[in-house]
Amino acid sequence: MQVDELKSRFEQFLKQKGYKITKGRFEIVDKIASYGKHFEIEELVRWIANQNKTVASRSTVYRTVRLLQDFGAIREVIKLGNRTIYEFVAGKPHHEHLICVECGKIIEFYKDEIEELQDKVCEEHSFTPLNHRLEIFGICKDCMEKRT
Amino acid sequence: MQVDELKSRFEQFLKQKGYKITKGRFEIVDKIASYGKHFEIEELVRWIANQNKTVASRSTVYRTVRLLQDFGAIREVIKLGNRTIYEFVAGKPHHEHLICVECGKIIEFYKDEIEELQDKVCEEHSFTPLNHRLEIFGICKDCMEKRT
DNA sequence: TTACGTTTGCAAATGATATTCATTTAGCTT
DNA sequence: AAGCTAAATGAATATCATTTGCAAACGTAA
Ligand SMILES: [Mn+2]
Ligand SMILES: [Mn+2]
Ligand SMILES: [Zn+2]
Ligand SMILES: [Zn+2]
Repeated sequence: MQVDELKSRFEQFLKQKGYKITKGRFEIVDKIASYGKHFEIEELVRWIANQNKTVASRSTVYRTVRLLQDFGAIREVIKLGNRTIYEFVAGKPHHEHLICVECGKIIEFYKDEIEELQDKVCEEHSFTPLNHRLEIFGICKDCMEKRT
Repeated sequence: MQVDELKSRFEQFLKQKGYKITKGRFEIVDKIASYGKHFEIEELVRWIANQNKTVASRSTVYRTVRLLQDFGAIREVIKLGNRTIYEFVAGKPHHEHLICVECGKIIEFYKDEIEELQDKVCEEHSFTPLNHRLEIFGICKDCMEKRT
C-alpha cells in the first residue's frame, strides 16, 4: 500500500514547514485515502464521525484538508453552486471531469491534446499556469435513456 | 446598441415563463450590461446601490441574476475559493479564462480545438454536454516580471 | 522535565446566498 | 377605469459552508 509512503512524505512536508506530527492529521489522511470517492468536506466530517473512536473534530478536518491541498494530495475538482467537491489525488494521474447534473454521477477523463493546447494558450499569453480545472456539465447516458 | 434587443428578448423569455415585466429587472439588466467587467454579485449590489435613485434591493439582484442565468445572458465563469465570478455573455462569443492568482487579472481565450476535443470526449462517454468551464490558474506576465 | 510554540475542540463569527412574509405591483378581467 | 389575483419586492431572518478566537492539551527539542 502506498498510503504509508504518502504519510511519510506528508510527515516530511509538515516537519519542513515547522508543523507538528499529530494523531488527528494522520487519522484524517487515512480516512480520506480509504474513502475512495470524490467527497465534500461535510460529507467527510459526517463519515469520520460515524466511525467509532475517532479523533478529529470538524475544525481539524477543515484545517487538515487545507494542509493536504498545499501538500498536493487533495484537489478541488468540482465547484457546483455552493458545493465544493474534492478528490484525493495522491498517486493518481491528472484528469478532468464530466458531471451529470441530473444524478450527480462523475466521470473522469484525460485528453493529452487538451492539456497541450492549454499549454499553448498559456504560452501565447506569457501566462505561467499553476493548475487548472475543466468541468463539463451535462446528462449522463443512463439519465438520458431514462428520459424517454 | 444591442441592449434593447437583449431586453426585448428577455421580455419574451419572461412572458413565456409566465413571469412579469418589472422595472427592477430591467434596471438590473441595464446595470449589468453597462458594468462591462466580470463581476461578483456583492460587488454588483454595492455598485448598483451607489448609483442614485436606484430601485433594486439585494434580494432582487440575486433573484434577477438567477433569471438571467436561466435566460442565458449571464454565466458563472470563475469559481475561486468561496467566490463566484459572473460574466455578462449576451452576444459575446464563448470563451474560457486564465486567472492570475497574484493580481486577479482575468484573461480570456478561445481554442476551437479544445472545444472539439471536449465534444469528442463526451461522445466517447455517451454524455450530453450542456455547458462547461475551463479555468486555468497561474501567474500573469506582469506579476511574473515583478517577481524578479 | 521543562518550556514554548502549535494544535485542537468548541462556540461563535463570517460571508454568500436563500427564504419568509407582509406589502406592493403587473397584467388580466370585468 | 376599477378590481382581482398571482407574482414580485424589500427587509429581516435563516441557512450553509467555512473560518476564527480562545483556553486547554499536546509535540518537540533542549
Ligand atoms: Mn476525479
Ligand atoms: Mn470572460
Ligand atoms: Zn446521470
Ligand atoms: Zn497577475
